[in-house]
Amino acid sequence: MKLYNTLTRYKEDFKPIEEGKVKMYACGPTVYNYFHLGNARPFVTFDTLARYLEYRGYDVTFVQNFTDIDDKMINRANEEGITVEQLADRFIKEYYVDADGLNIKRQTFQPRATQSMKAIIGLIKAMEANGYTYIIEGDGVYYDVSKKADYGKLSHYKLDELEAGGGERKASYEGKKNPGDFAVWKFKKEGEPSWGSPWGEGRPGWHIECSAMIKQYLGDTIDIHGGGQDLIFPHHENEIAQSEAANGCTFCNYFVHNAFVNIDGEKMSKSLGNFFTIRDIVKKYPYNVIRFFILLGHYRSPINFSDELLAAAQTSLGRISNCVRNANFVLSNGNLAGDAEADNVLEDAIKAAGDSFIAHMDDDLNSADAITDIFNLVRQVNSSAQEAKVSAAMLTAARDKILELTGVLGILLDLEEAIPEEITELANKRAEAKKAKDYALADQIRDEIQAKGYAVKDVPGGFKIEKAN
RNA sequence: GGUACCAUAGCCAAGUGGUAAGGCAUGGGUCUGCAAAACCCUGAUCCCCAGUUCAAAUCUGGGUGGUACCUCCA
Repeated sequence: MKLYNTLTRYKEDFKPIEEGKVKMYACGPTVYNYFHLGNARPFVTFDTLARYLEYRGYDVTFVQNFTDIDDKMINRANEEGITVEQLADRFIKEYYVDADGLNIKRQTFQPRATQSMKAIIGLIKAMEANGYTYIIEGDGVYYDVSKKADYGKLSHYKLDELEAGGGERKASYEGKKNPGDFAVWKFKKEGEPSWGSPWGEGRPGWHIECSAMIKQYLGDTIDIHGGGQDLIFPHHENEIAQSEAANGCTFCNYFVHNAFVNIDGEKMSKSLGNFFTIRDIVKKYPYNVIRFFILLGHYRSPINFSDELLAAAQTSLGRISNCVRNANFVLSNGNLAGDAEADNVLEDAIKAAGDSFIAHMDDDLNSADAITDIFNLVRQVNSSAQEAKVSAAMLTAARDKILELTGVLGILLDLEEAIPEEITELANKRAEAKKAKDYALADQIRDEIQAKGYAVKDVPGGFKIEKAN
């Protein structure tokens, strides 16, 4: 598989450190609020990457953290008059509601920063022992970026350029040796939660938790590190700096970054206030549509968000669900011929879709093209099911292939649900009315069924009932 | 000021040297009492200019337009 590596800015063949095994980490949410569509994109992207690697036979250890201590957490907790811990507990619970809805698999480990203090302190100690840190009295323990020769290798920023540029930027240089230096440990301020450390009471800096949790759960060198493009600098750059300073070896081989979700061509972000939480969107569009929508574009291309685009995605996804439902209906009702030639055509389509799906996903996780492969199979399945010349076994295999491939992408389909007896009876009455050519009555009953939230549709040999959306 | 990315049909979106996937929408058709679904048909000289090449949406140079990062941000 090829992955675009931010470190080198090339698509590279993915080679894990240990054959057959993948160690990957993705930056998780800061749990002070519901997460929005922009936040959801990396969750879905890296969940899909993990699912795909597993599909290809890798044994994947995947860590995604919860950031449960930082300025935003403290401020929000104060506003609400609760502790930071209570706030975190609440929004971790809420995270799971949306994450489960989006069919994001639970990662192997989901550590919380506040529960990783030993690892954090251990990492700072190691950096200190190696001479990378210094203390600013009354402020915190800082990392000295000038001590690391290759600082900037991820973002490809040069230290002197960082200093020179920025326009509006007002960096606080006070006490720092270099403008790019950053706190790894912040000394306690009044009213803030704190933990004991060799340097005094305080709390971890922003970047240190990821470095520490990675070391604790995955080791000194990992295969893949993921996150949004805005984390390239400074967050991931500083993670590299810290971990390599402490561990003395390469931190991570492949950095993978997703592009943003835009609204009217502008980045969706909390500071611009143009964001939509998943919780809000799901009132109108189901979770599986949201996930499908995210995967409809390549992860390194920006995607635009709008109501119309979600609506189109919903119709589009419905096409796949319809196909599987149709296949199921035909399998349970139809008498399929089992014509060898028809089977061959469908078999070819199954194979082509499967092979092409893998080729596309192997090419830097091109889910957009992979979905196209599913649609191409869908068309053939619809045709085959309609003609009813294929064998039940082949149609079943085709249907299962669709389920398999959508499953790799974590896309859940809307399949049969139990139909209440009352509805079935009404549908039977309508069928009788139709037989008696009393179409007025038939249509009236259909409306009645519609009003109860179901749709009855005539198909060759009878009718079928579906839940209306 | 520095650093990246992007510009493909009405809309969304792949393709990144050999004369343009897929989805949504539109129009026509098949099927149907009607409808739904499905199937078939329908649509792009790939932002502009110049260059390289037998061959460019795809490479190079120059424009124009847009976005992001350099500060909390996925």
